[in-house]
Amino acid sequence: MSLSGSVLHWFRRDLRTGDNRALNRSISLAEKSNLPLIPVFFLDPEYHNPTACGPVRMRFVLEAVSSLQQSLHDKCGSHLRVICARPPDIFPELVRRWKVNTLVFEYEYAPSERARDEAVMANVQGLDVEVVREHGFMLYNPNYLLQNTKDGKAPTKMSSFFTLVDEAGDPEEPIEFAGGREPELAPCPDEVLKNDKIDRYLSVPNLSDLGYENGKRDKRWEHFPGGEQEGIKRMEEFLSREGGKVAARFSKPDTSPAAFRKRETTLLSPYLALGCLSSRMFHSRLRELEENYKVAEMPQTRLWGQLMWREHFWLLAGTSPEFHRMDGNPICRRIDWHTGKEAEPLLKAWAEAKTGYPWIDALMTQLKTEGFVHHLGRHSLACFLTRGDLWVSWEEGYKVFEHYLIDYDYAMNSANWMWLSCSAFFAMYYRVYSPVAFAKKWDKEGKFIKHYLPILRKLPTKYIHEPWKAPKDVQEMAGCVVGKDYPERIVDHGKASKENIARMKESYARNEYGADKGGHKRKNGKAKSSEPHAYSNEPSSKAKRQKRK
DNA sequence: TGCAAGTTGTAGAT
DNA sequence: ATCTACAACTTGCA
Repeated sequence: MSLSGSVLHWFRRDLRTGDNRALNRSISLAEKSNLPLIPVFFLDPEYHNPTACGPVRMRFVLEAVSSLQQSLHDKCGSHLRVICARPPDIFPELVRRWKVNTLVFEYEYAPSERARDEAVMANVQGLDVEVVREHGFMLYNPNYLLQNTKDGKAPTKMSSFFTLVDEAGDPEEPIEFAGGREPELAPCPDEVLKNDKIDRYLSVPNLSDLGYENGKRDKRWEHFPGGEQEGIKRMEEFLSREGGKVAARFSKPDTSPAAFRKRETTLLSPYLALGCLSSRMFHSRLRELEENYKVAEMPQTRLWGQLMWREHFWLLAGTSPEFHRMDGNPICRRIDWHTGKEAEPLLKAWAEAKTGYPWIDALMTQLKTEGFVHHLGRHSLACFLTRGDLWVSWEEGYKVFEHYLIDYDYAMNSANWMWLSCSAFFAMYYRVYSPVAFAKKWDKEGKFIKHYLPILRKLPTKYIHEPWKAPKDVQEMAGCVVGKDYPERIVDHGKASKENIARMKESYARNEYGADKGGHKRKNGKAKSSEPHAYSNEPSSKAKRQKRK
């Protein structure tokens, strides 16, 4: 049996079967032309390696891919092929071997992913393959939201974004998985793949195959099992807590960054970031719930608003150049942060959880072992590294978060680092998180700190947030001598934050932005950029409208 | 041009 | 628990 053609579905940040527009498109194209549908996922050596991606996220990805492979097998007898290669390198070969007529995938909007997709499309040009792309990661087709702006520019203010959403109405409802119905999808004949060098990648590799040292299961990683079923299960579980009251009354600033056992937030971000959970499905279930309950006034702080932050920041990230760094970024203030050699020891202490501030070090330990930190915990970490204490460039912190966070997301990571470092969105630089006061507010007894930093376990609660204040004999009794068992404070927060507020004042007075050429002062308005943005290659006629009730 | 608001500050007083 | 001073930013709207 020989292959006369095929439809290739390329899974990326859409690791699910439900409400997957690109996948349904693949299925209908395959059914229409009676061709086999071949689903693939790539483990790209450039990204899926121990240097670029922490083990906790890598494990989540592998689990999500395994789970997807199982689902596709059970639902329609299809076999997801996991290929270890750089997509631009391998695609021409795949297209030839599998006689691919159509290549289908979901849009991605971050610069490196856009560049990769462009390279793939360039490399298969001339091979007689049609490339079909679908929007699906965001709630709305971004072009539709942009259509409703005055100047085609995404707003930088949440309140303005809410106006856009108001005019747009609710996003489209989630759609059902289209596979598994009659006629069954034609499976790709095995003979075609025999002796194929791609054959050896039919099963999902484990961590050690990918060069990770500790390939064994670690109990600390059990917080986030990857996969679509798990994501949906967790969503339903959260939405049904106390008959829906918890979700309806949810107010982000009231949830605790120190709740490490009985968490108060949804913990769904990893599932949303990798597409195990569809944002439209979550949105639709939330709307249902909000109709039955009186919800809080504040749209930004309630659960629905959390999805809107994601939407808002992605709309901005996709239309704004260099969103993930200062240079060339028109909305990011130019601030003379410590970088390179100057930043090195400070960055190192922060990243290795050795700042001498238990709250900060505990949060960093949580990040590294679990790949997740509560939003307010991220605030503490980010403020401390940048404008609060260490004056290190937010881009350095960005990279550390990118490495360790399971829910790493280009737009959210960029926007939040700019926010916390007062580089964009937020300007009240004199409001500084104290690593002691903020910790006392949420972790009065020091339980969170002791959980992540066992060396401090015997220290009296009185000194848990400030071990350097404990008398020498108390430190010795607790087996935790500052400077020996636990690091000295890297800075005096009181002094450092005052100095840094003054530095921020100077930076603000200079009024320079990342896109300004050196020394050039901006008079008024935003720097203009005419570069094509991530959404500009898509005709807006595809935008759909569904008025909210 | 003036004024209000900005998802989630702190320290100290009441 | 709720207030006020701290020192004072930007954006959006009237």
